[in-house]
Amino acid sequence: MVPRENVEIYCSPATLVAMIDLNDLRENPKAYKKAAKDKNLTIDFDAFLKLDDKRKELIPAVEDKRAKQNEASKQIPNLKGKEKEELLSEMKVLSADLKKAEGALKEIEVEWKSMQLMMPSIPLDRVPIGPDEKSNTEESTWGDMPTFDFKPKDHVELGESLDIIDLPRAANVSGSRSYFLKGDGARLQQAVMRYTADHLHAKGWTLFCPPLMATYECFEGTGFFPGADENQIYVVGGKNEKSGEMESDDLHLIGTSEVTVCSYHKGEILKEKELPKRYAGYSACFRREAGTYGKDTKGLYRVHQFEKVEQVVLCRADQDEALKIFEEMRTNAEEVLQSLNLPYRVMNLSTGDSGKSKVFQQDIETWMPSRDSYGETHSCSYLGDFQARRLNIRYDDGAVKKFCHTLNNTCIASPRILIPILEQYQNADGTITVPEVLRPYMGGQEKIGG
RNA sequence: GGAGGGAUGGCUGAGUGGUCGAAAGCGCUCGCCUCGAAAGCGAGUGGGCCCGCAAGGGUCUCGCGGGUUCGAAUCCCGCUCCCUCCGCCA
Repeated sequence: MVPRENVEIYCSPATLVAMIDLNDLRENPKAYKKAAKDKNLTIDFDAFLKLDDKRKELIPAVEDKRAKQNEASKQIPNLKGKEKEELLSEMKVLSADLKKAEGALKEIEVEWKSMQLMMPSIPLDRVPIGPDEKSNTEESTWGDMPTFDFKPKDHVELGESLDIIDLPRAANVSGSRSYFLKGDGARLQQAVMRYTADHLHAKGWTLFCPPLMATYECFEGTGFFPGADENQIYVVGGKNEKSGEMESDDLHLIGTSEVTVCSYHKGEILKEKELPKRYAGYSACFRREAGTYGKDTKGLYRVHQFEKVEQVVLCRADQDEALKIFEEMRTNAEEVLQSLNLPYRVMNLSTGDSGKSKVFQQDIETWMPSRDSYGETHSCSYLGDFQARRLNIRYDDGAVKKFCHTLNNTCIASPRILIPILEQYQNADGTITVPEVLRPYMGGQEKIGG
């Protein structure tokens, strides 16, 4: 693993690609300063621009020295005697000189790249401006709130009485925020995942079972690293055979298949006619949930491990097209919720509540009776060329190579989605009616329990 | 885990210190030929960065990082990945 201890902001050693559109930033720094401010980021753009100038100043000097050296290298084999000796000693001086200049340039470029890694996407005008989730706005709602003519139970009571969820034993085995799904609980989760995967498959999306572990570079490329998300991610390692010490590999458990599915085309130049790529990543996801102690501690809401079908799209660098796909992805998710008859609302996330990578983000929140509120179940994001730049994914439009635009949206995530399903489909006798669309995936079974 | 062999352009593959960004072939693009196609012939054909309105010029790039050298695809060190055989294994 690449040592990171002594580096304030780690840069992957990958090719030095501009993480943001530098020409745009140079011409229009105000837009970036505003975006950073609205997203609660502290970035010294003026210092960056100075660094950028410095870099551009050093490059010609370095290249000039190299050009001289290359020129001399062509001559040296043809020279003899004194002439050759003279040029050689001249080149020794130049070579030492060049090494110094290269060192200085490299130092600047590392800092130059580190700063770019912290810079945000510029949000759309329609994104509400505000510091946190309180500034989010409601876009739409769907469905009727469930009513019960008996005292409804929450999903934990239901799950335990039906013996389909076991939390106490899970705590013994895996600690807090873990769960066993058992019997029809396990079958229900598989049904809902399969149902959703088939829904996307029928619309021509390509299903992926991606790697569940990925390198730092993939997390950096998709915009999760560096930054606050780093402490959400489990690092994988093992015992060093020689020293006996525990050490980490350069592998991390994915918190979403977006990390690996989006990185699938890392470094590639795609054909324009093959775009958009509509990918559905079906995977387990892992989150440490550090810093959330005491929050959502009950039940299946906030857990360390869950399963998700994630929509990931790479499309042309065309905002109108991308926003159409955004609607398409959100609609796909809404169709699944509607077919399950689960009420939900769509929220526009404010600048402060959506990450630095996001150009536009909407969350879908599904009604959860036991919480007496909506709970986030889906997150739909348009990231412009933010990820494609970091991952260096381009397409050839016939004339020039352009960075793709990327989008992603949850299509379903379980067990969180089991909360509204169990709670809304419960009956007075404590049984659960299996939602009609899921029955084919449970061998026609209509009821859990009883 | 043991033993060996590799990594070069879109692909195959040559190249073991200097005019090598890299032979040759394939593919692709354009043109000629043709009623049209194939074949044949001719030309072209990676990407990043810097300067420039452009034309163009410079520079970097032969898995990654470092070293030796005036000069590295080529030599040395470390790393990653891939392949073959043996062992183990879901």
